[in-house]
Amino acid sequence: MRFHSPAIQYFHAVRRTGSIRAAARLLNVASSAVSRQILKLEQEVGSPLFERTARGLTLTTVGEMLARHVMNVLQDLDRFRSDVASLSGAWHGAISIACIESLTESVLPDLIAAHRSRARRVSFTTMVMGSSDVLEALRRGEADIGIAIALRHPPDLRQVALKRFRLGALVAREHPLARRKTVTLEQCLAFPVIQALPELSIYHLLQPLIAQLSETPEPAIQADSIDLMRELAARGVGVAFQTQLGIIRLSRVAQLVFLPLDNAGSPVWSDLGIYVRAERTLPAFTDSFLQELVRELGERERRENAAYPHIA
Amino acid sequence: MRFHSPAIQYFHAVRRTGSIRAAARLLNVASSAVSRQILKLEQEVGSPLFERTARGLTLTTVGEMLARHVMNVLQDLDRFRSDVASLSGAWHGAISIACIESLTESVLPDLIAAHRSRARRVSFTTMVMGSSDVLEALRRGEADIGIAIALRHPPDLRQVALKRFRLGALVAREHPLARRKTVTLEQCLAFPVIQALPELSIYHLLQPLIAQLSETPEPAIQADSIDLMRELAARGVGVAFQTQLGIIRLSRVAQLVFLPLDNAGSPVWSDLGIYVRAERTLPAFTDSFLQELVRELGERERRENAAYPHIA
DNA sequence: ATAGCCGTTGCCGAAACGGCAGCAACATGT
DNA sequence: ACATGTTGCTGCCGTTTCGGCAACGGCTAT
Repeated sequence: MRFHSPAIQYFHAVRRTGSIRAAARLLNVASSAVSRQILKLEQEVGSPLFERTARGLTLTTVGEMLARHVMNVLQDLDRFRSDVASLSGAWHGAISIACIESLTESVLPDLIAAHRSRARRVSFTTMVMGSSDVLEALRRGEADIGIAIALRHPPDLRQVALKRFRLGALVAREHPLARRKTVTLEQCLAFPVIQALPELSIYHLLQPLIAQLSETPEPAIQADSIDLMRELAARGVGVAFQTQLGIIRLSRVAQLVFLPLDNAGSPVWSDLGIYVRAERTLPAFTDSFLQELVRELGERERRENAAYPHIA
Repeated sequence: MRFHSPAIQYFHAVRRTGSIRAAARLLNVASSAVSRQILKLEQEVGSPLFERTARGLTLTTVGEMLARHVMNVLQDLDRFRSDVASLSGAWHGAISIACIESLTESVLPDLIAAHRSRARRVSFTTMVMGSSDVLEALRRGEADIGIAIALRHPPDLRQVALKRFRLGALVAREHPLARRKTVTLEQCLAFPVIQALPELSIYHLLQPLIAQLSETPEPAIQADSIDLMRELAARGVGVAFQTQLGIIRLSRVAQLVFLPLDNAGSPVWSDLGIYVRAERTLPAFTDSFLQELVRELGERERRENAAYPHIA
């Protein structure tokens, strides 16, 4: 099925690789063919699409506009293909998910496993990264579905759902704070804390609260891995701060206790957003999984927030 | 700018004209060229796209899927073109509007005139039709913006806004009812009425109410034109029923009085929806007009509903 | 300076495209 | 029943476009 002129596909490959020769290798054609198609495109648009630097090509403003159009075309072509395929009973495809680390512990593996058991012909690709990178991966078309801390999202992304989870402290069973129901930030800072580095969005959630305090804490440990922080907390090294997501299940297995943060009588929320490219219609099998994701995350939001009493 | 393979454009022309030779005439090419491209497409998709009848071609299920994709591609290409053009300062384009007759009296001419005075390079095409035809014109890509009585809209259309206006009776100044503030349906039926034919959506709004009455009225006149009904009412022929839209201005000029309908103590609403193809990003100049349309209609909703007291 | 990678450009064979004329199938009008 | 017009389809052939090969100039890093 090669409906569209080679120029479209070549342009897309060049944009992704940032190089004509690399794109040619990717496409299994001669680099001259790619070069000519790009030149022809630029002539038809009437404006250069790339800036030729010494090392590779960079999109111009017009080039980015065309990139948007080309991505819309190719993604919609994918959808059309899957629509036709599903008509003859073949329900298969590939779903690519970009998400932050908090999801990898329980939400995503549970969901993917459940979905795979029903639809075995749907394959998954998951990419773990920071929140802003998640949005960027979506814009570049490298992921179909993105899950990230809800930042102010650009207009070319659509926020499918917004779920809020408690931010809390994670301590070992033997920790002096472990018997409390909730904790304030001040109470935590009396003990050694495992602080998140700015690469993690938890840092940006807690920083404004910490800034309000009179004294700045001396962090015992700074880390950039949710998983590592969790393991450190389990070993009693200090107090870690995390989203409540999936902690309940973990608390039973590991020696961990989750304590919702109490910020002047109200909880501290960590908003999780589910994102999708706005200018795109998802294939049926992708949309199906997306619905399950939204449902599951909503279910966890309800359940996990009910598990702890309101602070106020 | 002919990025896309001729097959796409030829297919689009054939779909619109329903004939290969007609499409060929439209495209200024030989019919054999068109026929071959369609055959090639069908071979690549692996399934026939059209059903060949004695007189022309009709889309198959797969054909309709491809038609959707092709429309997405071509409409997005338009958007890209206008984006590039606006980059070099040229803010121009064409907007096609499908709407029901109620809008032609004041809303649409006012808005178009105002918009043209600001952006002279934007041209308009308006098509007046029934509500369900408005939605159909949007789906077929024959209109950019649709305004219709808010029916249950198909998922491939997006309801940008929903505004409600009073349904009421329209009578001449000398009519016995003219001095009332509101009227019930029964009160109207004591006089000759100008009834809407099923082609008009007013029919479908009033029919369930009329059906509840004990006696069925004998219509003096049945018509399928809003304008004609209005003119008849002005001449004292009978009572017409219309949406309140734009009547206020008209009442001053013509010899007309608008009386909101009172249905067991509550108003009778006529919901007006503004629609757009869901799988489409509008060009900037189209979106700009759309925003003005939504704003203006919201303004009228507020103003005209405030002009008459609540019945309840 | 040398080597390596970059994008571009002639040259040429191959593939795709479009126009012309003619075909059979069907609908319409006399 | 017959003639006529229209439909989509198909060989044939000239034109256009595309892609592969090799070479060129520009640039960077060693």
